[in-house]
Amino acid sequence: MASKQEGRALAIERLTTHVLATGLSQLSLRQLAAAAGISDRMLLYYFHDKTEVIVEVLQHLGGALTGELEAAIPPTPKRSSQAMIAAASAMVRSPDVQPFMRLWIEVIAAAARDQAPYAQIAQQIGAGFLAWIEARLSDDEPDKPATAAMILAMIDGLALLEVCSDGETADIAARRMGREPG
Amino acid sequence: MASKQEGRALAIERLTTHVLATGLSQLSLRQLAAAAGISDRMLLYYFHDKTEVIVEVLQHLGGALTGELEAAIPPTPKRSSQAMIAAASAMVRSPDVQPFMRLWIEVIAAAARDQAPYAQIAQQIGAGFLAWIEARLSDDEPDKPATAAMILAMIDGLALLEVCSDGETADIAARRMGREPG
DNA sequence: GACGCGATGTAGCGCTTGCTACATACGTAA
DNA sequence: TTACGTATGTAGCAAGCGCTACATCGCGTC
Repeated sequence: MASKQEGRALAIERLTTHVLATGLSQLSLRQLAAAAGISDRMLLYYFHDKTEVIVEVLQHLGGALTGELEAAIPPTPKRSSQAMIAAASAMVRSPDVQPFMRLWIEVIAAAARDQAPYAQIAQQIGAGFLAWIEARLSDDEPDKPATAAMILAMIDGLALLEVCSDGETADIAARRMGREPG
Repeated sequence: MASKQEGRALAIERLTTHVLATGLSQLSLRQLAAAAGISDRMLLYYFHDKTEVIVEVLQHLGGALTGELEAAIPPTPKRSSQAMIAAASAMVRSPDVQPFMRLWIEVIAAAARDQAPYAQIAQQIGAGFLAWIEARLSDDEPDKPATAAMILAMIDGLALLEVCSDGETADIAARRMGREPG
């Protein structure tokens, strides 16, 4: 018999992968349990609630992403806004990051309807993104918070565009963003 | 007894309002029927399917939006990319259009998971947006399709930002987009 | 060996889901 | 008046939902 903590941790680990792959829309307890390789009974033994499962999984996922982003675009050297737009828009459309962006869109869609607990999670992750961008902008940039917010909007928009158009259109938009002037 | 066509049209009318207000997440037949003021039995008499209900409602909603957009930003005079960004980002965040953008995010989130029929609808509406933007760009603009795609990404991104941050951040980002250079 | 306690299985509750079968009203045509 | 087709109500199905009650298993302690 594994301990409760061990089982819980393993479940989170496995569910992180599963949620990233399948999204938020089909998250019943039984499906989650199957993905974690346990019974729904055990899932509710490890976690108080379906909501608690989701919160933990999304937080774990946020942590994993943070690491990946740090590695993908290091905090130094600092970048001009143009360079940052180019780097971020390329990264956000890479196969590694794309699944997360899809999930990110789903979280925001749920948050837009005030579905607990997504609203709070969306704010958390959004703030993390903003900080991540701002930390990579050169100190020469005027009004870094505004520029960071603009860049975040741009890369989120690119992710949306990728879904609602053919991939080429998103490609074109990304390149166009890299050019002067906006 | 109203005719089938009349009942159907009235249901679409009422459901359009309802879906715009409450989103895609809670769309059970019984809830839809209640919103339309009829029984679920009648809803499935008017429509073949739950899917058909949703498709019709979203298409009707797309039509309504098209009209509103035409009025909000007339096709003439033509605009520079900067002016178009400013106009579109202001419009997209107006109280009239905001509910639609929230719904738009939800449709894309569903489309990202290939949930029928959202993938197709998202493509349709996305193409409409692109055409709408492009038609308002000055002929002096080089590479209008790319610019239109960029602007669409920007305003979609603004809508996301509005959900995952406080309203002020989206405000700042919108203003920053209006400045040179990107 | 008896006991206690954490870990796990089985079964099922009450509810919602999309959808259907059947019966009934009602207006019109013969 | 009868017959028929369209319109509508009532009831219910099988499946899935989140969650819980209860029994059981197996290990450590006395």
